[in-house]
Amino acid sequence: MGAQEPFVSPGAAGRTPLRPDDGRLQRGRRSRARIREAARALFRERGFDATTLRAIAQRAGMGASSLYRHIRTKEELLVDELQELQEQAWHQFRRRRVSRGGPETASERLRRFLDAEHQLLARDPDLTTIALRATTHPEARVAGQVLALQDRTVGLLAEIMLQGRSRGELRRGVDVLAAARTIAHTTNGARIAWANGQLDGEACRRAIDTAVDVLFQGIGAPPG
Amino acid sequence: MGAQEPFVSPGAAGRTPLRPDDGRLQRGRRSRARIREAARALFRERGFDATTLRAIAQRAGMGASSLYRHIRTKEELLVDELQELQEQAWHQFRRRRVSRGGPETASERLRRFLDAEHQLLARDPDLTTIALRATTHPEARVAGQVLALQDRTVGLLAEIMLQGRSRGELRRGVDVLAAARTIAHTTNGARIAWANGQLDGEACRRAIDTAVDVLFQGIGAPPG
DNA sequence: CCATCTAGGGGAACAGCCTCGCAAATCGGG
DNA sequence: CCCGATTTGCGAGGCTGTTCCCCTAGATGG
Repeated sequence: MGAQEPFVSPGAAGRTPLRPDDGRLQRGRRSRARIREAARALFRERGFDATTLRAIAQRAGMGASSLYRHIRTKEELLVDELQELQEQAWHQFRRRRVSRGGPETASERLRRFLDAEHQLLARDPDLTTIALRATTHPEARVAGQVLALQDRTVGLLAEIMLQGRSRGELRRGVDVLAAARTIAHTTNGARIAWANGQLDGEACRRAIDTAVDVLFQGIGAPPG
Repeated sequence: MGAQEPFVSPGAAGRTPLRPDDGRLQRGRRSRARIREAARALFRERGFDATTLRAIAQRAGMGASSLYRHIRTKEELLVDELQELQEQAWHQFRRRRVSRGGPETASERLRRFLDAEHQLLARDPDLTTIALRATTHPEARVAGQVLALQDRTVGLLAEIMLQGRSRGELRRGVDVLAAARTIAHTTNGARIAWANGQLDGEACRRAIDTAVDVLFQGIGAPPG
């Protein structure tokens, strides 16, 4: 994991920079910041699809083609934001550890994380929408980035469940990874329905909740 | 349901045709057939994204802009194909009713349907990929078409489970709709992973299988 | 202070999907 | 067999994300 170019200057989108970015290349860094800022604002104002690269470039004070010194793809701009939000969700989740009373059950922790995630992602449908769209362009570079993000979410969910399993809250021998994936996929699905206006924000949250419920209880009749 | 313009001539992409297509407009029908055929062949040869509208038009023997008398969107062409395949899967599933021995359990029927679906969809990643991509364009008309298709799948899954529930194979009071949605979303997710090369076809099938297993058994420890 | 090197900016242009307005083909009815 | 209406086809063109290649500013090393 984590082998995703830590700080090796995103500039010159294609070639490997000969020198590492040791802090002397300030102009580029400022440009990158302006681009991100402009993109973020415009996405929020008009939405992703209605925002043209030329508009972003203009607000960032440069020509459209110059953007490509700093980004690889339009989608990358939004995925970066998504990534930040995800980290925020994780951070927020880990910080609020034992808020009150006794230790949480795995199911409670799961819910708490999913709620945090929902709250952040429900700000803008584009965040889900465009990310998923990226995964439908398998040859594109962003696809990998988004999938890595999802994998990380799956990992966290699995971790939560593993803890629960070792405490005997979960059925023995349960395939936690499969369960984690199921949860992740279901949240994606619910959010797509939400983005398409089939669900409002609250209904989406509830759908996710219900899905976790169903998954915990199982749908099969008890063996007895 | 079913209010999706049954046969009202898809022509003139914008306006409602004054007369229904009563079988007298043969030229258009032939053109439509040629377009579909050309598109299908080219998608199979080069893949969806590598197939240009101009190429389709050329093979269909017309100019690119003329396509738009018959289709609304490039994606629509592929979604049409997907729709046919889905109907095929449903048909095939219903036909092979009681193949052998005693009555199938709900879980067996579920698996049988999912296998049939997988076999058809595993022919071409584009079928899943592009359909899902369409749902990330909420303002586009195809999005609705794809979502309707998914809803129908969910309906079928729910129906299967309802039967099982009334026979006591399922836990009482289970939310079959939520369970059906979970299954549908999970299959989508697995196929995306497959399309991105994270899973091969067989692993994808197994992932779906496992997910159904986990959902049936539940991950929570039995109350006892 | 100079030669050099490169990150970063810019304009032009490309291919993609799709829209527009107009001309031709085709239709049903008289 | 001809007329008015409707469908179908076409070329031009718009807007998009993205690439290409050239040019400059400013840092680097001597």
